[in-house]
Amino acid sequence: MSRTTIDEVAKAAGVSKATVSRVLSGNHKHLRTSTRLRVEKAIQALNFRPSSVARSLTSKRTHTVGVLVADISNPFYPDVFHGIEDSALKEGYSVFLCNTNYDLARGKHYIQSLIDKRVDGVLIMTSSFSQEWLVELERSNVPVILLDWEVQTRGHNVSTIAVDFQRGIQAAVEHLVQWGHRRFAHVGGPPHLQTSKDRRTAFLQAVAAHGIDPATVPVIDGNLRIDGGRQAMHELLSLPELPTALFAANDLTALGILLETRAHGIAVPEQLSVLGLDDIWLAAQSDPPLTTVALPRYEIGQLAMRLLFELLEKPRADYIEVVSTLVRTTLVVRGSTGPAPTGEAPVRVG
Amino acid sequence: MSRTTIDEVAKAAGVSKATVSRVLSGNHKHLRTSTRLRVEKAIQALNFRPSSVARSLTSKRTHTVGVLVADISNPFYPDVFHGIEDSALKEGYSVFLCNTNYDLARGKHYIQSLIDKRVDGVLIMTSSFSQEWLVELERSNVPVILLDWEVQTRGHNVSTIAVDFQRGIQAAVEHLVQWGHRRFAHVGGPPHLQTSKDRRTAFLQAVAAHGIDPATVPVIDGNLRIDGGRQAMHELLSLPELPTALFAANDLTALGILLETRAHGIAVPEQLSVLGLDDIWLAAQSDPPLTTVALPRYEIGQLAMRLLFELLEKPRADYIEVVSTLVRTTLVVRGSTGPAPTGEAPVRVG
DNA sequence: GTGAAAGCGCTAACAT
DNA sequence: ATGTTAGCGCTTTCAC
Repeated sequence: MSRTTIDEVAKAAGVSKATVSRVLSGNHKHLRTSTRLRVEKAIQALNFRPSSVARSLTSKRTHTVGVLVADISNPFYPDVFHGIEDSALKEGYSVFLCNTNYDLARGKHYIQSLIDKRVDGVLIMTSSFSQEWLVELERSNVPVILLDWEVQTRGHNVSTIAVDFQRGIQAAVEHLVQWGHRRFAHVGGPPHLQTSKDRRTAFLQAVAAHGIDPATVPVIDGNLRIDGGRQAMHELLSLPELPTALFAANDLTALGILLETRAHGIAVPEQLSVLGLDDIWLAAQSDPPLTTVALPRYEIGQLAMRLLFELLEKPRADYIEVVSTLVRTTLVVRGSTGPAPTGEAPVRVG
Repeated sequence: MSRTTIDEVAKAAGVSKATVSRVLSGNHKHLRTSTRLRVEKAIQALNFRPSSVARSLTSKRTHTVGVLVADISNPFYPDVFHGIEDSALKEGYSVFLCNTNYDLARGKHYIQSLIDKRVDGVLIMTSSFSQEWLVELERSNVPVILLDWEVQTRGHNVSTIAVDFQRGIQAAVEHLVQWGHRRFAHVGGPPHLQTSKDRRTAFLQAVAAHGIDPATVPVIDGNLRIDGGRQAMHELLSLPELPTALFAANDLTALGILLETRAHGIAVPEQLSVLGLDDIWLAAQSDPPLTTVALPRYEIGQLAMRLLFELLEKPRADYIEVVSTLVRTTLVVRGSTGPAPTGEAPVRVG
């Protein structure tokens, strides 16, 4: 039982398949209404749906894109994906989701597979990737949008979305300084990730702008997960002097910190202000709710897809078109930040 | 600059495209090694990759499946997706991810699109769906695996994966009873969802098995989200008598309950035992860590994909093959459950 | 062992 | 306003 084809419809409607094709593609200009209706009725009757596969073979468009993410379980990505998907849906596109699981070889494999499938474009949103991927895509002439927080990008002519961490982090530091904080610390992500460096640098610069020597600011490495935050807070406790405000590289880290402060009887924000970054949904649900630098994830996804469409619209030239955008971050004030404790460093209980 | 085709390879290797096709599909049986090598070299040299689109047109297989989920932001789905993806990858399949956002029309649209794209199969994992979807898929002869916790299934001949909530929930209740609990309550999901009913029924039956009249067990409706849990706990507090153990329909609800107990100074598990269901990663990270009935999400995904492949292997007949499986749930004991408080009902503070 | 030719289900000139 | 004819890039008989 094979699917009904355009030929059968043509036969049923007593026209040629060219005519059927015309009504399919809405080429109503030169079509007698009566025949159009007749064809449409036949289509209905036979429950005919044109094969995208056959269409793609001639049109050279699959209306399909591939999205590579590091790990969809990471709360960052689902929101990005929603943005991508909603933009894609509007243009009638479908999206292949590919988890690299932080595995470059797996990513390479997916890239190949996507190229073979003749996707119209690829979105790379993995936190790290290999140049090889870009090379493959480039020589297959597949447009790419890259979520740019890796240093490798430079030197390659790919379209990118970059995140302006500075803006939001500056606002956050200002907020803390206004509360009287002068002793800060930072819990970063894995130090080899560019995004970790970006966030740390933005923070230290912002702090420096308020006359605080960045060299005096303790920086502890986390892993962008809750347990990393706990661990970091633990280490922080052995410092001779506790800071009054803590900036974590992401919300999960901040949440871990929160958990650990509670275990040690440190009151947030009375004794310690804690600041996250991301604004995942969980941030609003913690106790206390987390003050954080919001990263517009949905918008990032949406934008990435839009940029891709921009690329797709332009007549595919032999040279690579490049488009780029910067995405803003903003401060969301909740309950985990407050006035700096007066007098002594926070008391340690427990 | 169009992609290189099988013809060019044939020309370069000085053979016919039939021969190239043979080496592509590993038809080495009747091929002289020397020619095979020659062709392979040409393939390398031209960086030739056969078009999946063209292949699909003849082979009638796209090596592609569609997965419909309600909302990939729901922590339940990413794990399922990983399972699906890993199984799919092993067989060289790619997967379209489609969020219905709990919108039946959107789901319908995706189904149509997937059919048009000639996917080899569809996995439906939305918490609710419409019969229409199944009808469309059936008449297009597209195999479906359904994550079955909706009543609509019955009467339709679809392959399903069902979840055996009973087993895990029974174990959980037993665990609580052994700790002396006799006064239970349940915070369910939206009452119209079959899965909500299943969980509630399983719980009440398990409780009844220990000689407790289910009619005396308070049941409050939640929404499977944290805020629903908070709200439910709030309502619970106005009851004349507080239970000593609470079973929530899922972990997020339980986490919300935990948050609210803290706000009201109720100690968990000393005054109240709280039990969740799902075992999302967050469950291990809460304070206290959540005791929960684990739902093997990764395995569900893996299994779903495997079942689909089973269907795909069978010669596509005119009648619909049906395969089905039951997935087990298990109890994971952590810190949110403990001995029932002795004497009076828990004291309310704050 | 390898080639020629037909066909998969469409679209897009080019005719009429 | 509609039909005819080539492809699109492969796979697959069927010959030789």
